[in-house]
Amino acid sequence: MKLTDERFHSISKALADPRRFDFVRRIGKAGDTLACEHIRTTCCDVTPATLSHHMKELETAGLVESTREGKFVTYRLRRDVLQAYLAEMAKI
Amino acid sequence: MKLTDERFHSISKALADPRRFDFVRRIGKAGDTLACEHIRTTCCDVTPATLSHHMKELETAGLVESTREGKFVTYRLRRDVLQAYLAEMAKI
DNA sequence: CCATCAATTAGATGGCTATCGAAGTATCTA
DNA sequence: TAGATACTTCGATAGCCATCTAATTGATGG
Repeated sequence: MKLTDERFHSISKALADPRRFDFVRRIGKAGDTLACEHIRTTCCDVTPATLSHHMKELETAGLVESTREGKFVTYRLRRDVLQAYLAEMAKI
Repeated sequence: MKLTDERFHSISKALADPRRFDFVRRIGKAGDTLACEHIRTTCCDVTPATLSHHMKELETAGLVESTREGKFVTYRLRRDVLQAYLAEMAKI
């Protein structure tokens, strides 16, 4: 899997925010999927608007994908994208 | 080698800037050390002030170390720090 | 329908930072 | 010692972005 420079950079930016990094890590630890509601209720002091903004950034970067089921949204980590990112970093 | 959360975050931020990432990659490709002057003269449109600013960020993050010899400064990539960073990332 | 809940979007704001020009410091050389 | 060169520091500015509140969309249940 090959990442464009633009995508690589958007991933770097996405992971450079501590809150977003925490979200990504949580989703990764969750095994398969993690509910947006779960993040919202267990994360310290984040408004729904801010959470939505961050998750959109992560999705635009391609690091996560979202699924809506009725009112609820769940996220899944794109491990293939993460691996491609790390592989590119390792070339340094 | 263990990175503190603060250091990990500063590395993330340092690598999230495309110009800094380019500098790090150049230094890495250079094998051992790379002269500041070389970067300054071969990099497209960067003032000495801006270059100095970025290299300071990279050095503060611990990604590079600098050595001064007379007028000249050379940089060396801290591969141990980079590896520790990648190892932490891979835990996601 | 109406109320409630989940999530998104819109709009505003404050803080951070990449960037530059100008001035400063240190070194080398003629 | 005077001028040139390499880099740093200072001060200012412009643009980006994390964050919030408020309003909106969409779904569920009474």
